[in-house]
Formats: sequence, C-alpha cells, structure tokens
Amino acid sequence: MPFVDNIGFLMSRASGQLVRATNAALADDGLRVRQYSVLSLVCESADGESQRDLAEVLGLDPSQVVALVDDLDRAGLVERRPSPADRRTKLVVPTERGRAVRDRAGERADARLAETLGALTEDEQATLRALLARVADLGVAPRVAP
Amino acid sequence: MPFVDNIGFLMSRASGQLVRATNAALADDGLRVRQYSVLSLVCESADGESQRDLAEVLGLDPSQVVALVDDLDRAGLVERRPSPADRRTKLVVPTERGRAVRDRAGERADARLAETLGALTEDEQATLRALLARVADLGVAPRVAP
DNA sequence: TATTGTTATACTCTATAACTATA
DNA sequence: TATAGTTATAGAGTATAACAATA
Repeated sequence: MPFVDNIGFLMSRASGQLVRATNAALADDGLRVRQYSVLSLVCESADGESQRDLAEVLGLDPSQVVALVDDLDRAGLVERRPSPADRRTKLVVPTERGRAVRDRAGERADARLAETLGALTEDEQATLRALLARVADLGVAPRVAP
Repeated sequence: MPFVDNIGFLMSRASGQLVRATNAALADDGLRVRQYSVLSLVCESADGESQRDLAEVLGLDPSQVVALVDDLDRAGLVERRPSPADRRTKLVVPTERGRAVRDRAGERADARLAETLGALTEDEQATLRALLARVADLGVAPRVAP
C-alpha cells in the first residue's frame, strides 16, 4: 500500500488541518486550541477540575497544564481555587468572563470545524468520531510494565 | 455535546498516540516519523522526487523539507541529484542503504501501527482510512483568494 | 516576473527531570 | 512514601520572511 494511504500519515495530516482551522477561528478571542480545551473542560465541570484531572483527560503532562492555566488566568478567564478536600489540589474554575468567551469562541470554532469537515455527512462524522474515540483510548491506557 | 466528543480533540489525541507509537518503532533505525515519511516517498518514486513535490504531498513548507532531507542525507539514506530537466530542481533519491533501512523500519512501524489500531477490525480501519483521506484533503486545496 | 531550494528566526508543542508542599 | 502542582530545560514541530540561482 502506498505511503500516502498510511493511516498514521493521513491522521497526522487531517489533525493538522483541523488544528490550524480551529486556531484560526479562535484567534479573535485570543485563544489557541489547547487553552480553549482547558477552558471548555472547566466550563463543563460543576465544581472545577484539578490540574491533574485536566492533564489526564487532555493527554498532557501536568507541567504543560500549568502553563495553559497560567495563560487563561492571566487573561482573566479562569481562577485557581484551593480544594476544600486536599490542600495540595487546586481547582480550576472559569470566571464569568471565561464562560462568555468560551461560548462565543465555541460557536466560532464549531462553525469552522463543521466547515472543515464539510466533505463528510453527519453520519460519516459520527462514524469518524466513534472510530477516533476508540483509537484515542481515553480510558486508562495499559502500558508496558514500568 | 461534551468537549471530549469533539472530533478535533479526538483526532489530535489519536494522532498523537499514533505518532508516538511510530516514533518508538522507528527509534532503533535512527528515524523519526517525518524523516521516515520522506524516505518512504522517495523509495516509491521511479526517478526521485523534487523537494517541492515532497512538501506538497506531506503538507509541509518547503523549508521544512530541506531539514528533513539534510538529516537523511547526513545519515547516508538519500542523495540529492540534479534534475536533467530543470537546474533549479534537485531530485531526492534513496541510496541502496536507504532502501534497506526503509524496508526494515517499515515493517517495524507497520507492526506497531497495527498494534495501536488493534481495537479496530480491518473493515473499520479501511473506513477510517477513507474518511481521513477526505478530511486530509490531499488533492489541490482551494483556498481563499490570495 | 515566478519558482526551487535555502537560511534565518521566532514561537509552539513535546518530553523529562527535579523541586515544594502536602498527604 | 506517594501525590499535586511547579519550575526549568532541551528538542521537535510550525509558521514566516527573505535571499540566490534559475526559469
């Protein structure tokens, strides 16, 4: 099979397209896709998310999450609050303005994503989503023995 | 729809998994996935590929291809040959050793990819490949007017 | 005037290691 | 001793601009 049909190559190429399109849609709100991801997750959370949980869901190292939350904090979109249960833990919660920005940015990002995925029908997008979810393996990933 | 079901997010996460797995499989041959991509493409070409064509297929800027070909050249896996048709153009061709390394690395990368995609049946992988190809938009991409 | 390859630069992303304060 | 957050650093990936040689 020719290299251009390699799933890894196609996925990397497609992912790049989507990230670029999304970043372009978010630029007006001063966001990039990773900051937007953090903001979206904390907006969906009832009592805030710990940075560790954010790192887990996003598949990032906790040290990367620090920088992303710093960015959002500096922009006044989220706050770090002490956890009532564990003094080590900080819960990241959106500010009022953070929620507003997320909603507006979300509409733009969604519109641009729909445009980029325009070649696919709704059914095909659902199929793609389901297949990606299984490859992305968001559950607890079994690794080689440490 | 919850953020974790966003196709862009899932694609980025899945792509990262595949790239990491492939890089791990290629490490023994001293390659990374982008260098391996260039090597694969020139091995499939009859008379070599120009750097411009490589950039086009890979979706990279021509200046990035320069560095990748430099790496492969330094490792003795490819050579730059003058094009008989156009003295500006350099055709990148694999060395004998380049072909051998590509074959061995390709087997390892393919095996690791199959392992990473193990959750999907052959049919599902074919479906995924077809959907990704349409999103990746490898044809001539119509852009906004320049 | 336009294109191919190249150099240079800056910023983002990824990957580790080590430190602190708590548990 | 283990975990949550943090700092620091290095390498890889991405994005532009500008230049020489050639068409």
